[in-house]
Amino acid sequence: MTEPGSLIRQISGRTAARNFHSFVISELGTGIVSGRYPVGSILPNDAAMMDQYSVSRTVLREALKTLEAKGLVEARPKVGTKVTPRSRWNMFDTEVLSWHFETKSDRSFVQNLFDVRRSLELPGADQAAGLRTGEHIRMMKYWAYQMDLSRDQSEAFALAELELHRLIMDASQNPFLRSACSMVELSLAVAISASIEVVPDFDRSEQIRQHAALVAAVENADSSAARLAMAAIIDTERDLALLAVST
Amino acid sequence: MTEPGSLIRQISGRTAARNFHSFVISELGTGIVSGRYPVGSILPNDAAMMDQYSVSRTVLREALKTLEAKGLVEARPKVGTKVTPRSRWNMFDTEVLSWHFETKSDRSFVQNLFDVRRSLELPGADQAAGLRTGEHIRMMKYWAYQMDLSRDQSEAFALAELELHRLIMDASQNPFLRSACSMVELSLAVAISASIEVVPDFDRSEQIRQHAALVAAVENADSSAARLAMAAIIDTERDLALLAVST
DNA sequence: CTTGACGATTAGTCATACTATTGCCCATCC
DNA sequence: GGATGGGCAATAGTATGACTAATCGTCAAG
Repeated sequence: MTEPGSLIRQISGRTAARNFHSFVISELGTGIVSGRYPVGSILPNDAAMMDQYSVSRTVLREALKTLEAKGLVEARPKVGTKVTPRSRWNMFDTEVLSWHFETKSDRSFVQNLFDVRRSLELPGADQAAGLRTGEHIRMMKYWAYQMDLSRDQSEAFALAELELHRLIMDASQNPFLRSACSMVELSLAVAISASIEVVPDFDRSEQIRQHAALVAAVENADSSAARLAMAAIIDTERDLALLAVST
Repeated sequence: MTEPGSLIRQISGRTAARNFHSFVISELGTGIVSGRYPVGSILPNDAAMMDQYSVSRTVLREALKTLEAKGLVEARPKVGTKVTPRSRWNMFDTEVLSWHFETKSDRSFVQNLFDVRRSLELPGADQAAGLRTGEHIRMMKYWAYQMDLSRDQSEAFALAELELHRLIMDASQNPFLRSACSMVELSLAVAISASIEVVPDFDRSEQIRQHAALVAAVENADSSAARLAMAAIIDTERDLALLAVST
């Protein structure tokens, strides 16, 4: 379904659609997240949607099953398929996040996103500093170098940075943190798209230095330095992301 | 699919199975999480599984679609349906968590779980103290009272506590935190099942006091006190949960 | 006013046939 | 000998039509 890094690639506008499923899923998904299908409302019944999207009932039902798995809808005989309250949506799901990304997000959404990212990545960096292996360090240095090389290509830069952050979470040995990288991905996507739209020639030198400091701290097993470096990184990117929604 | 509070009710052993889907889904889900279907391996093909679980291809495929939506498997023509690496699993999904709960978890898993819970609930309590409404406070007091009333019935106690924690996350106004309550639910389920198995007559007075302190701090808009109260609660429960895996 | 049965609506399930994708093998060509 | 490309076969993807089961709303009986 959704490939790693797809959210970041999405800022270039490519939508994939490998099969009929993914088309219907993303149509309905964005429709729900954007509020075109309001919370609590009933989706059109099977026949109507089959007609609307020109797909068979098989495809439609498997798409709805996917949305149900992500907590967006709930189906019951006789009543129909209802959009569930937002509190039941799985906000850590990559696709759900990407649908949020598509429907232009407001200031408080970006703020909340970075708050959560901070809550997860600071402990992640902390743990990583204590548990990282030599291989982790080697790969971190590789991706830090790739960030430097692609300092003038936003998308490649973000993909390299994402890999680096994933390595941190990997090194933390906490499967929950590793799984939460979808959140990091979204925040990088938002920050990058903001920089493209508002400050096209944004200077990445500061970010590169901050990441170098992070890798160094993790290598030296200095937990508190790793926390600080990570905090600096997130602050920088949050400010960048907020530029796009405040102007 | 999975109802709110189902994880906690699960400690009583009820498995629901409202329809054929849910049966196949949980069979395959637990099979994957437990490692009976190892990461990277290919599941039996459609025909074989239709036979194995005595369901039609429709049901089987919709079940696989659900697992795919949760990141557990990935299907491709000619190659089959493969179990994806753990890092792609959506660990914040209620059902995925419940499958982890069923396959007896080890010490580090419990530790990681509570680490993440702490990372999310402390900021949640902090924010809630600043943003809570009168209605939030009223409901929090109600559930705190319910905890007191059900101090001798583990399941009811846990359900009341869960509602209270949900209210905190609600009050924080951060949709990501609210969505992460599945994690809180799992940690409560683990702690409760631990207390039942290891300390059947566990005294809940301390927990009740701690929650009263939390509600008071939130009512007084005292962020740092709310953080402290929440930290105390989580520590108490973590220690309780660890009893079950260390003895 | 309450209760219970019935009917209509909607999702759930089944069976079968066909299509599209793609890994693998082998023949072909540099 | 190694790279290249075409075709076979296995597997998931899609389509269709029929039937089943659950349940909401209504209305009549008590």
